[in-house]
Amino acid sequence: MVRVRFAPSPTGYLHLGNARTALFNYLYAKHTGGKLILRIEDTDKERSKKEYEDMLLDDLKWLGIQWDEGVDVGGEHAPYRQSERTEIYKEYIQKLKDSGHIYKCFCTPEELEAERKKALAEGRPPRYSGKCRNLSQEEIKKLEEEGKPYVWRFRVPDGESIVFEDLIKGVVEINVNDFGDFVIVRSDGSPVYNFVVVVDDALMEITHVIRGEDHLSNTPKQILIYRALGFKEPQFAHLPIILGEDKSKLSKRHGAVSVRAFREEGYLSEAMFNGLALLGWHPKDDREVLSKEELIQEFDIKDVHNAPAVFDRAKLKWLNGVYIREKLSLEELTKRAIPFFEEAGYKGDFEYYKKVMEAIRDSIETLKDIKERAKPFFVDKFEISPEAEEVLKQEKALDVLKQLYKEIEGMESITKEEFKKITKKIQKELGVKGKALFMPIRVALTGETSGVDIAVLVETIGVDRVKERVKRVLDRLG
RNA sequence: GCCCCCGUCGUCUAGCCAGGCCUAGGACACCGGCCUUUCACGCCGGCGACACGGGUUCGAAUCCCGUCGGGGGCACCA
Repeated sequence: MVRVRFAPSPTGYLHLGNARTALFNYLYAKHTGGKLILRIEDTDKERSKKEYEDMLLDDLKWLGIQWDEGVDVGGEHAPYRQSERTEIYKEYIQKLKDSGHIYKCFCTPEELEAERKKALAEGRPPRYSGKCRNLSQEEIKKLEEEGKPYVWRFRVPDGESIVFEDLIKGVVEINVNDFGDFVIVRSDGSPVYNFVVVVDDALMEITHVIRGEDHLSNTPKQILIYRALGFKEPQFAHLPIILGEDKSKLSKRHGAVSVRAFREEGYLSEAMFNGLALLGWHPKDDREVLSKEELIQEFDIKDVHNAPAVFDRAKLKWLNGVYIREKLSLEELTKRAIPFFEEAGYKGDFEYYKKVMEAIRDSIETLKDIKERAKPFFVDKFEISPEAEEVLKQEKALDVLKQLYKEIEGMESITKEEFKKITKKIQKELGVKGKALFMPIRVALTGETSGVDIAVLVETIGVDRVKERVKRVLDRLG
């Protein structure tokens, strides 16, 4: 049984890169009939916050990623929050002490920093020198009596090459001499990431560690710990990282990069799910629009592209448009749109919103576009744009409006069909058609030269508001 | 500096492992046209890439070597 995990640290919003990692883990678990475990890595007490954890969970759920075991659902390997697993870590730290895999190091951060700088300046790799590695019992005793703080370091075997097969990268070989003896326990007694991640993954019986490529160089250290503790090593799969426009690792510098931000920008979770899946992976055929079920069906970790990918905002936007106009039912789409109507200050009941959505769904790409596109359905007193003003100066523009007003003046209601008949009639009587006919009406009704279908607008806002708007223009110009 | 990963249209990618089916396929974006009495949607078409240099081979985007370029890592962060 495949068991994978997503293990974010609650130090901020859910970043797109992490979201994709979570998604690939989810997809792989579902594809193989395995389980997804959600673990919170909050060993960094400085930066971890419970609010962030809540946000993370919320964003994950919104995206449509469900986990089988984890912080809020529990499971047989609970607890799933690292800050609650300290007793467990103590036990395994003790094992490493007993087996002699770790030793006390009394070097101060200042000493280490100086050492690092010196190494860099001399062109040597900045690694720990191993100064405290062979301290005698007396020396240790003396330093302890002086009350000097110490950390525990892992005794890295000299010259050994760690080879592992990465499901995405292939065979990776790293010589342990590239890094020095690394810290396992901080001076405050808390264990460090590289150690706890191994203990947790092993105890939670994780079979496949699927994570970002930035963890690739940590892997040999972790493998060393797996071996020291006698744990079975999982399979590793390192996902290429996601880049910004400038080809550096995607970060806040590149604008909105959190799932939350896209959600607030009016992206649909289905489109995000689909779009994220396509970042570094794609199906055997040429399909681009795939449902969650199809993605689960098709996904395989082996098909993940191994080069880093620049995040394609334009394509995500297009995809979102596809979901808005084709994939969701009008009912569902309207439900999701309500907050955006409200935010824009457009008041109406559900049925009215629904009519508006039906009219504009073909021409918007995010729900935030509602503000612009739905304006004529809600705002009666609007400014007329400069280009629109030009339209009104055209020959026969006012005649069209006068004629239209005359036709609808006595009407109590109007349908699309009736409106079309009227425009037909005006066309015959005045000899104008196409833009010359529709543009003046559009401008009078919306103040803009482009927008929704006029007939639909007319039917939706009703004849009285049409009269009012046409009259306003006529009073001013005619 | 050292280690690791990567390099196909502007972008996401197919093809590479098992060399010929590739005058390199799809998608986004962009440009043009069609449909439409308006606006969109849609449809059709165009532009556009194997980083470079050596090999191996009858034949290389695909295999090998080198160069260049990009990225990641080298913490008492995760």
